[in-house]
Amino acid sequence: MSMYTTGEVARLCGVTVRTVQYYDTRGILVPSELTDGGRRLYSEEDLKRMKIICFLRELGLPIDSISQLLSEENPGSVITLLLDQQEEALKEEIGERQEKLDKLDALKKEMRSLEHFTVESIGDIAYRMSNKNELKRIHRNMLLASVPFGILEWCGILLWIFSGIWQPFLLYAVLAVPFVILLSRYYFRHVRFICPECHTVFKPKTREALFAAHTPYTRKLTCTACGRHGFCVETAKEKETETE
Amino acid sequence: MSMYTTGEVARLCGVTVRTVQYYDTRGILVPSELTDGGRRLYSEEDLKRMKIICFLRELGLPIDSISQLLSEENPGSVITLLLDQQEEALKEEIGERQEKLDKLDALKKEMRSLEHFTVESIGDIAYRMSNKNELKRIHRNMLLASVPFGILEWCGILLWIFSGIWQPFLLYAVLAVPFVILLSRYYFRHVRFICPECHTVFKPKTREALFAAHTPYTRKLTCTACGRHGFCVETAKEKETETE
DNA sequence: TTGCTCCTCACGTCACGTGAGGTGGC
DNA sequence: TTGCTCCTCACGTCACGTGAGGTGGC
Repeated sequence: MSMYTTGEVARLCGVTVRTVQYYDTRGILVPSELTDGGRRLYSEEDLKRMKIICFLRELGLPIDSISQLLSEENPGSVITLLLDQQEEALKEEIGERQEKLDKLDALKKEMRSLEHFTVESIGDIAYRMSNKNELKRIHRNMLLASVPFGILEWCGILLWIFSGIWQPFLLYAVLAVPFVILLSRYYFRHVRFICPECHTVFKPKTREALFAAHTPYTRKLTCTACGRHGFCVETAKEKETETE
Repeated sequence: MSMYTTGEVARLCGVTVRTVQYYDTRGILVPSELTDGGRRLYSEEDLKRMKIICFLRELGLPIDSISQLLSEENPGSVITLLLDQQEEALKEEIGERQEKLDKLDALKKEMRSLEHFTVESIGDIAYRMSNKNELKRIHRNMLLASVPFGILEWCGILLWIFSGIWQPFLLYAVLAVPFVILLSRYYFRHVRFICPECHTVFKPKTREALFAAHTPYTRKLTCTACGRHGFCVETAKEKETETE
């Protein structure tokens, strides 16, 4: 009967000699013979077992599981369980990495919109990203509140123009002032701004914020921490983590 | 200035105390003060740094890279490189896991077609899976060779029926015998069978194989190794790895 | 005799987790 | 004074990789 050396087994299975030796010490593939000089000799049976081990390792199964499976009396039930578990584990690992990829892409995108990059701006981006959903919620709420009011406005205008009925528009005009005040109040209570100079998340003075120049996501404000005046990025107020 | 203890930093960053301590020993976040009793005290600055570290760790960046990035004079160029590398690494890791998932599914499918499962049958399946592409190639070659011959046959038949010209069909009939012989020869030279009893990959005797009962992927043969007679699964001949 | 293969330690990987045993700080 | 938090070792994780220094076998 032909026997295989460590190196031959390794080559036939596409692994390193070290791996074959390691499987011996782990007791998962013990050579069926040793030479007088202490060299490992593997039988045809051993080689077959090694191929099975390597195949299962290629699926990512841990050595202990393989060991358990190979010494099981009725492996049919065990392997189904193991494979299902492994499938779940792999899917989860893919999910984790996909999540990281998504975060990474978001970071890259945010970085591109920055004129000057410093390490601290990573912190700002991280803060904004973690509160992104909250900010979206605030924007959505404001939009939802505005929609019926906008409808009221247009109905009023159209009625006035085409039917000469001006009372609905008067109603709108009267309601508009408190509505805008309430909406602004809601907005500035739930929103914060990040100073690009000192990276503090601050709540601006309402009077200044109300009339400040702004773009969709930034506003020209004076930082309450460092006093810098310039465009600051909008973010949501952090919730629950810190007490004010 | 307010200072944070290890536990506070940990809580605010969503990690364990051990992690904060570990980052100290790694030198990536050294507390800016120590109490007389040897307790770590972190400043506001430290906390911000920790949040940046945690964010970058959530992307899967190794601590050494983060450390390098944070001590870089112009981090803008470095981070782009790091993020791109990390993106590649994550995609590769997803690819690997997807490959494992595919193998796993293939194994499950093969297992379902087995009536009696033993550990050794994993080896058979592994062998078949690694030679699957080779087997497909053989099948495709045979199909490609058969197509023109089939066309010749039908042309011959149709000409004979509708035009009374019988010579093409005669040509086909004459050529059919050597064609089938050559095709069978090709097939049995490149194909092997796996004995479900002793799990040996064997080449059956041509005479027996030619007339054996068979299904699309199995054939009723006598194993040349253990002598068992029964259905054996078809696979491709292994190439280059072993010498015959 | 000379390469080549194989042997056994033994440390390193990576980012912490998990005790053990002791102590600071409100 | 009493919990609670924090401290420092020190080992473990997982499947090997990577030398170092020595030896078997054709």
